[in-house]
Amino acid sequence: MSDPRSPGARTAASHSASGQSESAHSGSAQSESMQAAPSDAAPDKTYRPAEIEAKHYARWEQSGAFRAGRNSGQPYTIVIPPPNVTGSLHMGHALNNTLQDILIRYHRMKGRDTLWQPGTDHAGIATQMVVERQLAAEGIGLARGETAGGKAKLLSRDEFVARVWKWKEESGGTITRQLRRLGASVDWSRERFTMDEGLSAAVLKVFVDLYRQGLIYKDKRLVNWDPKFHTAISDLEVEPREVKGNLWHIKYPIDGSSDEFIVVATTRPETMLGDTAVAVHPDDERWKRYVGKSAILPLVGRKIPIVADEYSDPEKGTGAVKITPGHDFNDFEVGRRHNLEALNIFTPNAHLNDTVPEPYRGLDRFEARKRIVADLEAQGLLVKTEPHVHIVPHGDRSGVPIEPYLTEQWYVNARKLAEPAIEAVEQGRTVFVPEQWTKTYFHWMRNIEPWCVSRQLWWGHQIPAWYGPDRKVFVAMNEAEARKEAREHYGKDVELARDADVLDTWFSSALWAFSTLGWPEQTPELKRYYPTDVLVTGFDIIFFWVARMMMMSLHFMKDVPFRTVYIHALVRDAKGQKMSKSKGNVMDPLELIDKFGADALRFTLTALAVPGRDIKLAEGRVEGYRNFATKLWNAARYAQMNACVVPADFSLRDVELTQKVNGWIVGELRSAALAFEEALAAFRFNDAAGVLYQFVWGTFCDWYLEFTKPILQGTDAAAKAETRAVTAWALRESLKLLHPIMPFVTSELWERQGFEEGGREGMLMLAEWPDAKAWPADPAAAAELNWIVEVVSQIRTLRSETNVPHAARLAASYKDASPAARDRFQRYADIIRTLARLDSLAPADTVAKGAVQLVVPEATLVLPLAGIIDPAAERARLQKEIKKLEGDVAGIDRRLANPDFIAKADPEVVEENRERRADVEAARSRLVTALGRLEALR
RNA sequence: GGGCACUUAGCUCAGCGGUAGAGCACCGCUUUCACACGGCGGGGGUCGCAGGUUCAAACCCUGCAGUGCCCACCA
Repeated sequence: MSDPRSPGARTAASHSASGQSESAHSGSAQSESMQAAPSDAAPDKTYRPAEIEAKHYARWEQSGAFRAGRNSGQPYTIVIPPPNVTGSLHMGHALNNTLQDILIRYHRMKGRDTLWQPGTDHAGIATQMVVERQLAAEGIGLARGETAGGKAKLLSRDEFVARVWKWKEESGGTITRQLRRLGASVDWSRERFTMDEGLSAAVLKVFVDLYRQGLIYKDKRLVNWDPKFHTAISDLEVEPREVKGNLWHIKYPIDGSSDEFIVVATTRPETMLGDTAVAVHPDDERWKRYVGKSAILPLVGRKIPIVADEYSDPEKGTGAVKITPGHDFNDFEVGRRHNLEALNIFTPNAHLNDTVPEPYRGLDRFEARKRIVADLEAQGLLVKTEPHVHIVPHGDRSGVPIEPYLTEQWYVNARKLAEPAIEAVEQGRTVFVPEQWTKTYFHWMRNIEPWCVSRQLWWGHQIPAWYGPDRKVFVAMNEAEARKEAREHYGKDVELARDADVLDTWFSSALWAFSTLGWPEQTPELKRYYPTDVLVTGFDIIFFWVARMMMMSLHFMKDVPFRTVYIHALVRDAKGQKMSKSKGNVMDPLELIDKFGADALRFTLTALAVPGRDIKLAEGRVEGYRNFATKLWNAARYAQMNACVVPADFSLRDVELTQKVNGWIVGELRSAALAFEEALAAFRFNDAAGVLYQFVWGTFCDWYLEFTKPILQGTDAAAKAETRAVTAWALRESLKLLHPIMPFVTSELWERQGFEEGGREGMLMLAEWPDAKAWPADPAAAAELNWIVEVVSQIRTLRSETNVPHAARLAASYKDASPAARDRFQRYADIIRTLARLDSLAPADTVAKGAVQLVVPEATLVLPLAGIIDPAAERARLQKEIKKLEGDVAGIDRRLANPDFIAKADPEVVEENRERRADVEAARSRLVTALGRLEALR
């Protein structure tokens, strides 16, 4: 459910749960003592999101930082997929809005003038359905058509609409409150609603213009009729469902013969009352002889023709098919070809009407089915009943089988509007990401059918059409205009009756990209922010919304509504099942926010947002990313406890970093920042999150902060000062990079670290995005530190594998070291000793008895483990290691021995293999030496 | 019936032509002064199956099997 109004979106969080959590939340934020604690005291070890999130959101919003037009930068615009005004936040919203917020926050920090346009949708059927249900519980019905029956009180149209508005005012704020909880930095000052005054005006103008251009017209044909809501629905609102039914074989007596029958097979015997023909295939030998004759319709006695039509499939059923043009789309076409009458045998709620024989009148279509089958059987006309599984179209909202129903409705000529919309994507003016959706879009657009836009409902935009006494239609912006036209037409004033129907909800959302910017007025905002940059939405509404926005926008704005459409996946449960209330597997984003914090939920959804693949969400993942927030929190504590600050005059350009560890972390952060930006540019949100996770935890915390410990505890004042500055700097820049994904914790730490008071930076959300390309990369530092990481890791592995007690501090030495390695051992002695828990580290030429030799790149380490380790275990370790390297060498040798490889492979690849072979062989040979030494000591 | 995805470690998934990766789970060790929501180390995979292309395939092509989704006229 990527969008609120998607067909399967009725799985939302409950109102009460979120309501409770919000009050609990604001309460705790007020009472927390932490807020009052002096900022220089060591903060709590654990990050507690609930205590700070509300505070930050209020601050952001009050500061005006969300507003568009704050600066004169290049505009960057996203329109929110408007959620149902009375809905509440579900996981699809959480994903959808997190991704949009990341893009917006990132571009805002990059200096773009960002507009994230918020708003809500009136959600016609869905909302009317909810309110009708509420009313029904009070014994109140609506004074329209057949719904009236049996209700104590009936509301007029005006009363009902007023009631919906009242409900909208009461519960319309839920979803916007919840978007705040998530951290969405939308421009609330521009919030719109699809039924507010401006947008309603846009809807009217679009309808009138399209009508005048001949692109909206009225037509009488079969529609998908929803007998529960008594309204037409569009093809898209029809949901095929597999149903176990029967195939009934029925004998229709041949007219003029006492013992001949034509046998038809049907899944819907009740519609036979509306049959006006039987069709057989022209080549079907079984029935050919009856073509041109008539059958007597059982139970009715009507004479109906037997016609030849290729629609009839000899393979299916009996090969003879009953034709009911009034209640079947195919039969309608057959009827048209053979000039058959389309009999309407149903009332709007699918009860049999007065065109059928007396005994069946008033029966519901399912009762009628039973009754008719029974009557046929009694008359000996039922040949057999076969169980039959088939697909039956259902209303996606009502859940009842839809009825093909002959009515007059308003249609949009979608085929015409689709032409420029197809062309725009063909030309790449709008691009789908992932690209695979382009195909889906084309397929649908190229086979598009007329869009039925009228709905027999009360909640929505009433169609601006008025009828004169002779049913002549006047389409106009308002009643006065319609009267004027009518007067001109009739030459006098006449009574006009307004069309009672409203428009499909998606009609107004199709205009969203420009109507929210003020269209049809030529506002400065429309000029500045249209077309929008990106639309972020779920694949389930490509047809409902994306395609229709393309059509309407291109028609009225002569330009695409958005340059990129990023299509994200569905959020499923941990087992990959669609979340649904009936399955009870719905995860409530608000509950997860309460439990782990909005940042943790946001990071989780981002890290799982692989393009083109559904998200399987398990609570454990959220917990894991909550832990990540805590890790960051503690890294900041470390910086604070070690008095790390960025000096006012600190600049990477002017300062020569004397400590390689500092040069290294700058280079690592540089790579991470660049990789992050690259990932985001390609909408690879998962990669963007992964890069930062790996940097912060795997590089900055696991290694860099550990490297700083010996320096900060040492005596070299200059080294200490530089390291403090770089630590604070790296933390500061990391907070900027993380902010789009985790706005709350980064903002809190930003303040706690005093980056805000630094004066130059101000609020983190408005801080300048780092220009990582300008930071120095230091390949020499990278090579050195990578070597240190390798050496330390190897010592740790050896200690662990040979069960050296954790507390044991070893006096290590090194031999066979290259000049570079010797230099590094000396310069990094402190760091290696601290991280590998060594007592000392010195050069040595000899190896003491029982010492273990550890082969590292460019050197051999000697560790005095006599008496600590088991020689047999050590031998096994060496042998295992040697065997692995031998395997590696053999593999590379095989490749290098292949003349084709040398001749055809990229020379760089060949060289890489040669180098690797040399390295592996050197290591292997030193291991063999070490093993020999061990054997010699036995 | 047509189309689109997916199938890689116990689980969830990255990788999409040049030494098989992550997170979680699991197993050791570890409660030393950023963090036990932690630290250190480890085990674990013939990358669905069968062919083909290539010096080289988890990655490209073909076929098959399984799973999911979308579209399609309810005999």
